[in-house]
Amino acid sequence: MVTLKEIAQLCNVSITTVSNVLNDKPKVSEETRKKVLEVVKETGYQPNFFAQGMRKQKTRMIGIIVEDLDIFSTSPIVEAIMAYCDDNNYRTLLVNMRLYDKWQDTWYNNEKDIQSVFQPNIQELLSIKVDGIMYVAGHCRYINYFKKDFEVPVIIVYALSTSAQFPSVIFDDDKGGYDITKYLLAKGHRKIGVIAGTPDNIHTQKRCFGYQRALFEENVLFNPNWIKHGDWERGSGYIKAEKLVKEGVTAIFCMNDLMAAGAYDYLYENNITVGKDISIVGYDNNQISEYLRPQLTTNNIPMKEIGRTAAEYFIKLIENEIGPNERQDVIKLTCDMVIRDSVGSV
Amino acid sequence: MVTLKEIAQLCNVSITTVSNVLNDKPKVSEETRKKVLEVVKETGYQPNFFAQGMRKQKTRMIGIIVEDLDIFSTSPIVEAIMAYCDDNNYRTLLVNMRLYDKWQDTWYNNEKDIQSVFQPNIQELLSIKVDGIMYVAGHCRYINYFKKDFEVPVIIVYALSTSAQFPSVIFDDDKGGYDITKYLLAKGHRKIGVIAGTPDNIHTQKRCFGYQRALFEENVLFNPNWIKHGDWERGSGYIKAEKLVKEGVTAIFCMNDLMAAGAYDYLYENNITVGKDISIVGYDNNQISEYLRPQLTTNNIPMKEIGRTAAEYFIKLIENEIGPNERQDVIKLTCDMVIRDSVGSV
DNA sequence: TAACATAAGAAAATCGTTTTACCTAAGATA
DNA sequence: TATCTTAGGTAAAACGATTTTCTTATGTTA
Repeated sequence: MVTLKEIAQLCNVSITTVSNVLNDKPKVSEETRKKVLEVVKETGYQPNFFAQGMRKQKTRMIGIIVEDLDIFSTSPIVEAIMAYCDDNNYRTLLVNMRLYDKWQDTWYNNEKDIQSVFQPNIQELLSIKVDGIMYVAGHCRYINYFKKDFEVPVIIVYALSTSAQFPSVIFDDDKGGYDITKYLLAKGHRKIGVIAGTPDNIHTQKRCFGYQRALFEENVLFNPNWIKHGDWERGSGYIKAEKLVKEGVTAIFCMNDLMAAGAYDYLYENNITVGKDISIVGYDNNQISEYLRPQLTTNNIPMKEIGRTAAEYFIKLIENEIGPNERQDVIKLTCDMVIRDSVGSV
Repeated sequence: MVTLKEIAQLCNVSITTVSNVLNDKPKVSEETRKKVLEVVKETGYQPNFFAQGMRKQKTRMIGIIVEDLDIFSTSPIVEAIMAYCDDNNYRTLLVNMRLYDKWQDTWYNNEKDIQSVFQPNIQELLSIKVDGIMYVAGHCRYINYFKKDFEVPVIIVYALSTSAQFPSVIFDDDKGGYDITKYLLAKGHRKIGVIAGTPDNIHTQKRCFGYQRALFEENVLFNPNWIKHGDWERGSGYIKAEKLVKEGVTAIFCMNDLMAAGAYDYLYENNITVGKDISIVGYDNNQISEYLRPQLTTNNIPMKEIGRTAAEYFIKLIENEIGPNERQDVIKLTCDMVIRDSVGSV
């Protein structure tokens, strides 16, 4: 690996001069500049990453912390962030906390355990002196553990920073629930059941709110018995679908595609045809939604866009290109419906 | 951030001594060692990453190069690699070459373009002085571009290094094709069609070989008309299934689950019941295989295990813990079948 | 002409580690 | 007693860049 020193020798100039050329400093004659650049190109010089990092404050590295890469939403977001950073000449350092404990098939719950996972991971990033940290939240539950005072900028992606301490990029759950319900109402449905997520979950709550808002707007009475809470997994979709069918609903709004698949399972077993006898809508636009039969009408969460938007805003933040009046604490993206074949008219 | 110097001052010893303590060097009295460690703990000292990197040859960083994270097989492998590295106190630096060009919806084909993507990405990793490079190949096509002389160890994951220049971790395609065919034969099928992958693909070829080997073993005549080549996508499964049905086969071995889903599409449209009128087997154990109806019998590629095995072997390699007779150029993992509901007996 | 300003560049300090070479006192050996 | 070891430690060099300070020749102004 060729160093500044060697280039300086080849050009008969000092190390300082070479450095000045490479950093576009003024005190160099045109002639010298040309010669140095030529030698630099010839030798294929690459600045030593560590030496540079030691001197400069900026490393052009962005740390990405994720709770678990196996969460459905995490990978596409991370990919989009990485792609944008790459295009803008930033390196990324991905730290996977793996909060999902495979051996116990459960998420970390114990407060102390969680802290013990958070601390070292964050410390590590800071010791590498990243220029900023992007926290991709999957589970809202953990976000509150992320509240240290950092000497670098921080952004929360996919979930709202409850303390409003950090800027966030999220999507509009309320509109999602509203759109789906309006759509079903427009198709003539009046008895619309919901297979919701876990009750304390913020997504669940906001989507429920959108659901009720739509009903209210159309003067359709809200029946609390038609909301059943699942656990986001396929199995709970099966169980809750059975209950809702017995309630006599004509359409079911499932708060993710996995539970919608569970609902399909129940309906198939009982010879109830989706899209004809009953209508189903999902949420997420998970890959599987295209493989269910009939293909599932759902609400697309624009993961890639969320990642890209977050990265774009964040890099501006790091580079101080955001004026005080452009500053946004929450950037909210909208989800649009993907109409497929699982909804019929009544 | 606290430095060695400050700790030295607090302890009334030299910087050297502190460094010696931290690096388990011998020339320190037990008393001094104790005092230093105490202060280190108190202050929460973390060695400066850059200063350390500059001095040591090893950075405890492993570079992972992937062709495209969007390839189905790539993410789980990368995750497993990262997890293992993490557990062994190595950091990973993921470089996504993004060879899949979204705007043109096509892969890079032009030789020059590919080179222009490979070069800078690899150069970057080397400038950070990673301790080694793991190349996670998705597309066998690109592997040949990866043949530079590196000053660090290299391993190829998921595909065979054709030049045999680097060690590889792969899985047994031949056995996969063989097992599936044997299974179908055991179920009484004699007319077994194949929806293969692209003809020049190494996976296609090896699986075909396994298929023929099984037929031969059971004295079943091989009919070349029953092998149709698809392009690994859903649509081609649809098209080829039609042809095979017209050939009168009773079972179809699809070389990935996506094409199997395409076959399902055709069969469903034509009221042919999968698992009864015709049997289908896939390959990959893609998530979607559990959501097709009936659930797809397929062959599981152990992505996580591939990643883990590769990382384990590679770290040993880096740390020179592999004796000359333990050295393996190819580590081949086996795939096992996942029996679900898409195969019936004749 | 003397004092000063400026352009172009060089020397040296610096970042925080690790490593090499050197030092000193105490005990061992010839 | 003179020399050699050794344990325990220190000072200084090195890694490769950036940054600050210093130098010199030339041109400008009073």
